[in-house]
Amino acid sequence: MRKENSVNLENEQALETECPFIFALSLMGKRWKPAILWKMTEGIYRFGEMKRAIPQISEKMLTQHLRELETDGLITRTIYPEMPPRVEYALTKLGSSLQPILEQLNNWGEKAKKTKMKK
Amino acid sequence: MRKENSVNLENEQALETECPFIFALSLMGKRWKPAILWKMTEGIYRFGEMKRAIPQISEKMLTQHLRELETDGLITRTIYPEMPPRVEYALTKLGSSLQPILEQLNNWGEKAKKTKMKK
DNA sequence: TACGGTAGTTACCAAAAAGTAAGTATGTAA
DNA sequence: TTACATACTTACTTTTTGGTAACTACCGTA
Repeated sequence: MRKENSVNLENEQALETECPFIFALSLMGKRWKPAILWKMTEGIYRFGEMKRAIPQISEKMLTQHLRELETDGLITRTIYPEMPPRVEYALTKLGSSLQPILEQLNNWGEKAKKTKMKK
Repeated sequence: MRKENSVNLENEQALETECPFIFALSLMGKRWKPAILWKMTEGIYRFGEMKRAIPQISEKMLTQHLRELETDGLITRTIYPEMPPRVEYALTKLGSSLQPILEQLNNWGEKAKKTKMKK
């Protein structure tokens, strides 16, 4: 849980408010989120499928990140009232629109890695 | 200081290693780094100038982030042996090459903010 | 000899993020 | 009645990040 007041939190919020770029990072830049989004560009995933696709993630973190991505409008969550339960996750329009940027940053990352290794 | 072993650290490193995108985020996606890089696209900055340009940042965090950006090859640090001392920071070629991507993510962030506000 | 200006460094503490492990709910099928 | 499958929750602990405030080093000048 978060405290309601702290310089730390105030700074974070101020940055997110005044800079759309930092706001963007707050939506998709945390630990497992890029991996989740990346996988989802391939199509629809169920909870268990995603878990198997990213084996190191814990169920807690997977749930948490999926919920945040949903709240932030990047993915949809569809519950099928069956037994055993089925829940499917898919990218929204907004989520899909991230894809080309992810790819560019991915390319930049490869370049940066090479630059760093040369030294 | 970091521990030398923890699942947390291992996960982070595994993700950075296998995904250039997450690696890219590790270079430019932490708290004040986007703000610093953003400012620097305008030109060369001295330590004190940057401090005044981003008033909420503490000296400790500014130093720390500048050093990491330097280590990662995104900026250069030039010391002029004068008194009082003068140190100038500027983007490297690699750092500059981030600029168009920053702008795109920035635009995406604005779009995302609007999407979120509608609800 | 104390003071100003620049660019830091350091020790310590608070807050946030991430991980672990055990537990929940539901219906079906053995 | 016990186990299975799926999709989570929850309480608790560890690890990491960020903030605060005081201190350092250097030289010129008053």
